[in-house]
Amino acid sequence: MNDRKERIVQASMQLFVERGFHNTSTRIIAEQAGVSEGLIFRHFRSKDTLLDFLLQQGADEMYQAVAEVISEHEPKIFLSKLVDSFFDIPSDRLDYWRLRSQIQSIRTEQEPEEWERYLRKGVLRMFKEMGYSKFEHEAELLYQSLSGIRERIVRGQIHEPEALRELVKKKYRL
Amino acid sequence: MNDRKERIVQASMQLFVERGFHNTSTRIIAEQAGVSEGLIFRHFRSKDTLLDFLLQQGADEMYQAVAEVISEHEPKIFLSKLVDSFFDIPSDRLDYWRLRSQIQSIRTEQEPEEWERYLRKGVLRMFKEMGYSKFEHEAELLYQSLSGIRERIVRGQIHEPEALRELVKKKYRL
DNA sequence: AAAATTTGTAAGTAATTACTCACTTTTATA
DNA sequence: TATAAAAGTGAGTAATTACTTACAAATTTT
Repeated sequence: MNDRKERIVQASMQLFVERGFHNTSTRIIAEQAGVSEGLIFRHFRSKDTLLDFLLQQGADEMYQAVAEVISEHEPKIFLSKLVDSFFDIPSDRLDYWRLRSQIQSIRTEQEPEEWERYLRKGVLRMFKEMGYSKFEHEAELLYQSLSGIRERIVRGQIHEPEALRELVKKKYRL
Repeated sequence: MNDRKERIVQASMQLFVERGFHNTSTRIIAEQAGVSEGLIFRHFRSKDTLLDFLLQQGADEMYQAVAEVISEHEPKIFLSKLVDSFFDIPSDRLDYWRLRSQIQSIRTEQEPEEWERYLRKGVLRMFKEMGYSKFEHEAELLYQSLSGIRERIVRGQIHEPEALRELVKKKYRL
């Protein structure tokens, strides 16, 4: 990606997360990125388009990460990798989760992305293979708990994530 | 509370939740409430003050609700009530949680409110009383999982909350 | 019922907003 | 190297922003 376009992307991501999307003006983005305000609109048709780009970029990375987990077919190992994937958040993906959380708290309507449906299907299959009676609900509970916990981790609301991770793994004998 | 002030409070709550705080102008709040824009600033010094009022109002209600749970001293019953309190969200408190979630996804620094510290202490005590070895982590895991799940419930991201509630209770033999 | 206080309005304000446009500079292509 | 395309700028724009102010109506207090 173009050098200046990349700077716009990085600056806007940081500012959207820190101050909120609607509280971040294109003027301040340009300032932070060290480019002219007009350039933002050369690269992205609108501020909304820029937001969509950031979200899409993160979703693409998640698709990759999910593929990694999904490739595992042994249920216990799959679930262990799954749990880890919720607790080990690459630092360069932190902002994506923060942005996503922020956007979802307003645009509540939107349906799950492809990587998410993909991952959930995998979890479901593993619980079924492991012979859980209510495997659908078990899968749902684990997935939703982990998702919720991840949101709280990226917000810095959980002080000892490691202890939680170990406990979760222990509960499922992973 | 004054009739017109109450209308401002209701209108702003609805709009902040639907469109986001920073994307809601005082003009549109006044319109929705059917009052003049100036009146908002007679009752609340600023838009931020209005937001704080909404959050404080919800926190006050939560303090009441938590007192109800805390009053129970039998661990199993306490925890059962606790779980229920996360799943049974009074419809008039839904918007509070939505607003809180939205604000927390931006202002990540803020420390937990009194009712929250209060409730967490209670959960901790119960796990200790029940003789869990790692009671601190057990308490943390349950509390954080439930908090995360509640956030997802109010956003409409969980389709069968009842099934999850039952499963959680079953896992802790409640 | 007079005075004082509170509640309400309408029309402002200066600042900020997302975005455009005419133009120059840089890069890629023929 | 000439030409076309892409990247970049800075000064606009009209619309919107949170908030103020001068004044009127309603309510409370004396």
